[in-house]
Amino acid sequence: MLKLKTAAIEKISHKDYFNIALSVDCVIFSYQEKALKVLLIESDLKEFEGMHSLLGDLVKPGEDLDEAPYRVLQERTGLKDVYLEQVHTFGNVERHPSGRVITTAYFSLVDAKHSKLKLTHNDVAWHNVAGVNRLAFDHKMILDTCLQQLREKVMEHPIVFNLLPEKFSLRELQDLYEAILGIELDRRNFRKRITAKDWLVDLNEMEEDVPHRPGKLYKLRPGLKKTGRLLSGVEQKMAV
Amino acid sequence: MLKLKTAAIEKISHKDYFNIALSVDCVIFSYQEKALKVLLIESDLKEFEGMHSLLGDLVKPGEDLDEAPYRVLQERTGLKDVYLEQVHTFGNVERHPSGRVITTAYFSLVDAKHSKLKLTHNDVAWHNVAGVNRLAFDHKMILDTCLQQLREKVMEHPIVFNLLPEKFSLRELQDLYEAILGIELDRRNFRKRITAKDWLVDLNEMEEDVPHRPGKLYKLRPGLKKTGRLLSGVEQKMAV
DNA sequence: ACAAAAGTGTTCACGGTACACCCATGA
DNA sequence: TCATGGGTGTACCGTGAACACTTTTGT
Repeated sequence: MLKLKTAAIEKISHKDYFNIALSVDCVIFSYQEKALKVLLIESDLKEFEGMHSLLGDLVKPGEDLDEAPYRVLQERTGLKDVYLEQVHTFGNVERHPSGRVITTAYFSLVDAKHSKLKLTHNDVAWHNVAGVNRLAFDHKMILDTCLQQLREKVMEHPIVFNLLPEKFSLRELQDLYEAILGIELDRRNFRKRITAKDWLVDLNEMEEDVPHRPGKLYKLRPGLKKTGRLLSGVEQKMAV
Repeated sequence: MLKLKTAAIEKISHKDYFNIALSVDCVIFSYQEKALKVLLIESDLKEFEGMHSLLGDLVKPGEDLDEAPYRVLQERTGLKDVYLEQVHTFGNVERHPSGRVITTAYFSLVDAKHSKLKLTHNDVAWHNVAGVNRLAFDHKMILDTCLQQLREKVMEHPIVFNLLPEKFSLRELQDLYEAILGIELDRRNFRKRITAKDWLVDLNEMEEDVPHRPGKLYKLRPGLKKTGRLLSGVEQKMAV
């Protein structure tokens, strides 16, 4: 027969066993000036002076892992109810010069222009994703991983609407897809694919103040917006 | 101008800030008796007496996160160079009764019959995945998440061959796919799809000792076997 | 001869791609 | 009237799904 430990006993034996810090890093995407942007902060570590890094923080003792990126988002941008998705956990021993820090990466999609986004520090700024070459820590790899995941997901799941205002034209939507995927799309085929998905509602309104023929405006069909608390694990994959 | 901290200073200020334990849990799949199996151990926690759990361990201070599941596999099964894939990190505050433990889940594919697998404890055993109802901790959710990821990946990437002996017939391969996906497949369509992928090499050998017409034997085309160290992040997604 | 599984081709529906013209608006 | 982008349809191709009969071997 096995000797069973109680959780309390195990807790004692584990205490001080090791001390690994756990953080979350957020790849916060937005869409501005026809380009995909990512929110970066100037690194405050001497080792990475002059470089930028993702927004992140240590996970607090009483905080669910999946809550931490919401807190980071709220603290840094003032935004609640953003779209967030866990991507990967990076845990090489030498990834952080301060010591052993393992980080779980999330990406987030926000509408930087039309939500009441408030950047809390002036060393936080938007950067073109395509122009980011080097980041502090392993953050370039994290960015690449998140971008890749975004690209894989974007045609099958209605998530990019988190990057747009409530009303948008098909042209704006197509420009956004092209910015994310980094390729050009055929307009007719794009419209067929999108309308076939039944994601959109025709608002019977037109663009205004455009220097050409105005396009029709659409919004995301109610009930498709995925925001608020993260689903974990299999639920996340099951959803739509 | 910003005041820059050195990493050494940051290390001090973070020390004792919190104490979260980090573990890995392995969903070790195998294929036996025409069924997908998972390796489970009897829980040694009183809270989960009589229940099973996944094989896992705490990540060691000097150990890369992605190394930990290899160590667990080796310690528990004697196997090296197994196929491993990081899936998701689970970090709800209350998921572990011993305290704050965040766990990164991996799945692994092993050939239980034909490799020199040595189970190190007799309370470790194979279970039919389809028959697993309840596990200790949140391990059922972890199992479900990993199974889902396996199912999504299996048609696009040549990974299931890690579950088979080197030589196999198309019928065995199809049975394996059916066990993983939980559905029946049309034989002609299956063969067309598989052969179209150029994953297989015809060995010009036949099955032996079968009580019916023997089928041809195949092996995985050299160079496609993905094993050994994990690629991280974007590299993992880029590969094939 | 029979049982059991191996092996093989065609048809159809669907989704993706390539491609060109007319229309509405503002300047 | 011109420039700019809005809006639309058709033909082709490749992939996946449905579907049945003949062949080979062991008993």
